[in-house]
Amino acid sequence: MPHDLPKAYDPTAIEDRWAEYWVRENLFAQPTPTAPIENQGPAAQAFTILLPPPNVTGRLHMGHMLNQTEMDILTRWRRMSGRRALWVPGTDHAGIATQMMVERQLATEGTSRQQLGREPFVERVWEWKRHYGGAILDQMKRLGASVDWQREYFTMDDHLSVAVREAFVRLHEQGLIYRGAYIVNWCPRCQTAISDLEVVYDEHKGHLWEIRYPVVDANGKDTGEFLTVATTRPETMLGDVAVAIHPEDERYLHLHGKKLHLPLVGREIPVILDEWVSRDFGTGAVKVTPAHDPNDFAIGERHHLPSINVMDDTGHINAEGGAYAGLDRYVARKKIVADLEEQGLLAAIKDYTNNVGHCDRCKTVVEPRLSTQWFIKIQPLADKAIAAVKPDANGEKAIRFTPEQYEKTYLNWMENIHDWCISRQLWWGHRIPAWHCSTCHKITVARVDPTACAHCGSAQIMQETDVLDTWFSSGLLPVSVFGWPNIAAENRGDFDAFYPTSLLVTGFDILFFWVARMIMLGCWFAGDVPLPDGSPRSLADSVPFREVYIHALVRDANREKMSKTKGNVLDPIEIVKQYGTDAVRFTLASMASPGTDIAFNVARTEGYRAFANKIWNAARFLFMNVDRAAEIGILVDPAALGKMPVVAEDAPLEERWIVAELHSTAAKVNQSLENYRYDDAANTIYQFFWGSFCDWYLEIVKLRLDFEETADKAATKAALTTLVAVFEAALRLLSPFMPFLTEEIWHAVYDGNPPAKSIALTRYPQAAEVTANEATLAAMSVVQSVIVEVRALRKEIGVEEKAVTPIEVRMNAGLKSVVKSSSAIVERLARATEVRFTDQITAGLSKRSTPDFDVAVVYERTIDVPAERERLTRDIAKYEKGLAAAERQLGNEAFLAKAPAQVVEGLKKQESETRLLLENARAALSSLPEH
RNA sequence: GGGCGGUUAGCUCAGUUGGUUAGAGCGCCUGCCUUACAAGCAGGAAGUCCGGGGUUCGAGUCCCUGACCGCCCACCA
Repeated sequence: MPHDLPKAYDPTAIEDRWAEYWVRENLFAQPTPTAPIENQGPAAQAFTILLPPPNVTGRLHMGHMLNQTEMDILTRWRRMSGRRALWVPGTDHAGIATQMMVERQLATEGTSRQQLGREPFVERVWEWKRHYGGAILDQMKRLGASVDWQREYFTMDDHLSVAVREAFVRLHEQGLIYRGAYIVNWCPRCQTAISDLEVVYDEHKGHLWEIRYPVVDANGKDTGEFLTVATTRPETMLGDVAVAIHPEDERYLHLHGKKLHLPLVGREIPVILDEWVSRDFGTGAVKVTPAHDPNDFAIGERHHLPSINVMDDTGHINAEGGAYAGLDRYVARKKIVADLEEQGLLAAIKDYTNNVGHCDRCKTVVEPRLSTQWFIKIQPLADKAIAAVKPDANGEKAIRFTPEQYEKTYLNWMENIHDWCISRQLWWGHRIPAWHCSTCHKITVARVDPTACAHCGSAQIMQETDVLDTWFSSGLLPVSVFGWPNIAAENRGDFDAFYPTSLLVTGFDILFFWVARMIMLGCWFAGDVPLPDGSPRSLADSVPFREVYIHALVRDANREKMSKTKGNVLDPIEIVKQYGTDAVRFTLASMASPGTDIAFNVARTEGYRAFANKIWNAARFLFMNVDRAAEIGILVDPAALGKMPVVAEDAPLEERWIVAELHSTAAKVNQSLENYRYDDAANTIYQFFWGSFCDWYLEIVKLRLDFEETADKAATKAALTTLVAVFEAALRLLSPFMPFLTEEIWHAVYDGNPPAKSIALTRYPQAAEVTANEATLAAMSVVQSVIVEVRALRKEIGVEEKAVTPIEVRMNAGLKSVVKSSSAIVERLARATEVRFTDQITAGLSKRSTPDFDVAVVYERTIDVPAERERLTRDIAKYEKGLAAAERQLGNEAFLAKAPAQVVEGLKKQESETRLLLENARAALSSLPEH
């Protein structure tokens, strides 16, 4: 049997197969266009999207899955809408993270990176990458991401490294890269500088130590007076070069110009005046340690003080620390405090809570420390990056953020940006293309490895050992993946077709790390690439992406942030195994309301697995009927499928209705996706499939699926055709959300002979104008409410589920003709033997009233009088309240004068309807038998 | 210290520019194995829209204010 689907939906039985098929068949490959895209009409316009490259060390988590689900939905939708869709995958070399991973591995082998040496270590990391680096992308394949695997990149690939080098050299040529000794955040564990962004602050309950510095006279003798300073890091006193007081602080002004005796060290240091000092914090006197604090460094600059670095790369006190040399910074702290106390120089220890910076990667407490690093002078790049996001003179924004609020966050950061420290003292990464000359000590920066110093010609040159911040290379991706900097006439096809990319979908956690850097670097470098016709490129065409969609955080069911330490991390692969990828994707989509975090609840996923099962069974029902029809020679013409179904004006109500619903569903879904309302789109489809298609249409269509010899074959065929056509279109509508299920069923619909290799390559349903939609929807709505009222009434008066009865209906002539022509539907769905139209419901029957009609079930009622009394009383109260509110409004002249006519009319109608319902309910209550 | 977001049914969330009597899923209650589906069908209960004030004919929606929760940035030793 060709249409034979297993009885129950089992995602594990289908998903792996299709995931593999999509990759094997290269279905989503997007080759370089051979002709300019502008010449191919707007339909072929590219939709380009870059996958935020996961770290090679990464394991897929819910955040990735949300991110990928959103991108995949949009990419599949755009592709099916005829756009030249390209989604580029890749991975990031993730400098520190990967180096750490391999270092840890080496440690278990009893060795270390230092013992191995630089080159063998780097080779070892490559080996690790080749072995484990693809794991996360393999997981991604399993999730059905419709990316172009042929374009998969790694940020250290040769062609991307060329871009990194070119970018560095060019910035250097432009005078935007400099090297110097500044205070940077130093991680003693990673033994590298890290940028401000890589420092995370944690509240820490510590102390404020107050230390007495003896005041000495001109001969260096103690005067007996002290100046007391306060510090949270006493060990840095070893590097103190001054004590600063506020210029107007009369407590200490007399000490200005005097010298202090630096305890434990013996150095004499000056008392200086600086506005920066806050008189009410601590003691009002600040020890100045330019080599270990950014503010102190600034004071040092202002007062031309020396900087004394007292710590080495590992956070141990160095030779400058005299007796404390070699001690770990915290051991030194303890000892220093003890020694001070012993000497009577410790004035106080106060409890103090402050924010302590930790290394984002390894959580080690960061040490602000003077060191020589490479920086980018960022302001010129930031200026462009600001202009790209702010509205221009015409109010147009080159880059649009969704949700809009992130635009403000972004601008706020960009407008207060500091120079970017791009050097890292790591071994894994892009090595800085700079050579130090040991003869003239100048630096040579070059595109091609130099053999001699560019300044003095000496061959005694050594390449810089630092590598670049990982984000430097990933910040270049939008240009580099499409071939920059090699944009020559014959090989600029990718760049012209796909740059700027259309959209970036990512989390706010990398807004500054990555999004901001891409905007700066993209605008800067793409701006120099002329358009294909040779004309200069505007800022709007230089941006790396035209839109940014920032998604929410996936939390656990209790809204807690998922974290390993809390143990509440949900492994998407585990949940996928349990419920199927489609159900998990649908869960994420249906909850992905912009700007709101997602509290991931598997109960929801369970519900969507049920939804998938529902569709599965609808398919089985369909195929069962198609097969039965085939037996008597009724075949659905495949030409009727694959498009938006339309029906004849004289088609049965349910056919006209379901087609109208399909069109309006398609319209809503397209609109929602346009606005990144994945939740609305998903809910709309859910509602259509389950509510309209299954609950109503399928039940009604059963009336028409008559395969007896006596059947009207043409009518049966028409019904069957609409059924299959609507279902097939609905599958396409659902396909971006549930690609596996829809692929499986879609192939079955075509019975092994599909018009394309995949449903993903068919056209997305687009709504067309459907005549008489309104009338059709209204007619169906009356039929539905008659059925619903009868069902409720039957329940209320205790009609057995299986029993069938006549019903009485009182309604106006117009509605009567509608319901009359659909009486078979009412009879079937309301379990009526007969629909009796009447001008007056037979006395004694329980009836239900709506503004449009009264309906009653002809049945000897076994009514639960108290329950009925309660219900009616409740209804009456509700109606009375509604009526009073309406009357109050309508009695308000200001309302009548100012509210739009439409609103007033609506209220009047509501008032009269409510009055009617109220009267009916009162009558029903009084007709209840006394108790 | 600066900025931002949130508070709507038991739970998780929608609610477009103010407009008639506030919605969904899950959960809950009742009755049904009605041959596509019990992962189902049908019916039902359930909300002082965080508090207070204001604007308006009309406020869940706009303004002010307070409370609570959360996030980002800055980093005064």
